[in-house]
Amino acid sequence: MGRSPCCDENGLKKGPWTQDEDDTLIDHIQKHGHGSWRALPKQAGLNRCGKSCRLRWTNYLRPDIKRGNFTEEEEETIINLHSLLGNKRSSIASNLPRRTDNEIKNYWNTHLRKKLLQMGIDPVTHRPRTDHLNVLAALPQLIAAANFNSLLNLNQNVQLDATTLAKAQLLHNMIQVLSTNNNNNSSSWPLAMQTSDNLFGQSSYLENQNLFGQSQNLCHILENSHGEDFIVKNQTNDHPLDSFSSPVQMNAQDDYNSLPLLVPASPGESKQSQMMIKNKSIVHEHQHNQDTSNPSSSNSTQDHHQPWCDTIDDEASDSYWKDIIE
DNA sequence: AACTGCATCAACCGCTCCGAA
DNA sequence: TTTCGGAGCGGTTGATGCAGT
Repeated sequence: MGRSPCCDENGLKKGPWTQDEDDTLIDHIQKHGHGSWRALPKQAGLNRCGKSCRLRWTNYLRPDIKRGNFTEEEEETIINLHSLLGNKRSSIASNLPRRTDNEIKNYWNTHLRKKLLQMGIDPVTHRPRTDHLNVLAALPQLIAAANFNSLLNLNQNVQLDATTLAKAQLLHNMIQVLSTNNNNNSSSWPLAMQTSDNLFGQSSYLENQNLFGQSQNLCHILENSHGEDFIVKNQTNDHPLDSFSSPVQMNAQDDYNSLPLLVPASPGESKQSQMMIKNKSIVHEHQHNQDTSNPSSSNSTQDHHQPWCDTIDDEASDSYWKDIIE
């Protein structure tokens, strides 16, 4: 278009706003509304460009803005919406009442992005990072997939297409290879894998991803039942799969391929749980009181389906599978 | 106390979108 | 259909404060 920026005009002030300027802007908008932002500075007697006034008002001075720390619920909402919408911060903000897109943008860049990286999650794709360290960091998913494969053998009523079965078989084979290579030597695992928060965060984060799970066909969810058993459930109705004559239960400590427990991704709660890897075993010590302080956390567990399920079933994830295979 | 590095966030920049003429 | 201006959006910058040495 070639239109010059509105702030190029000479003599207009830039930089931090003074209290007087704030008062002038608030007073003017309360009396007259903002109308045309370009015309506003002249009308209000401000030596600013209209754009600067608009940003100051929408990001800071608006009376309905909520300031201060983000709650855990808001964090989860931002992450989940970001996985759906990408960097559409304004769309995300519209789902977070009284928060501005600028605030969300800053919070994402300074907190959430780092948080995801520490969890081994790519903040852009919301997938486990596929560099050489984080392929192994995705092991909980692979391990879970191996479980999935064995589950298939347990129940004849589950019908799956050939592609899904092939993916499950591939994961199963990978688990065997990885298990052999690691050969009971936990010290050879990457540091990230030995960090409880990493494993914990990733599994629970991916679980949260499933709030908006794309799959409507493969309907499994593994639920933590009293911290020790897993029950296969139907993701679409949140009840145990009707096709199962009885819920399939597995004890986490019986099988080194068992899934890590599903727990919320909040940092505070992560400290209440400890996950350790010992000689190919994933042992999760779970404090039974962890959810009593946060009712929503248990709900979130029930409402989502499994990351491995998502990974296996996601028809759009072919490039991700290629990454794994390569 | 002085310095340095890092984290945070308000504000700016440049681009795109959209509606009016 | 094209042009133009207003508004909004995402990315980036820079001032500030804090923690560590």
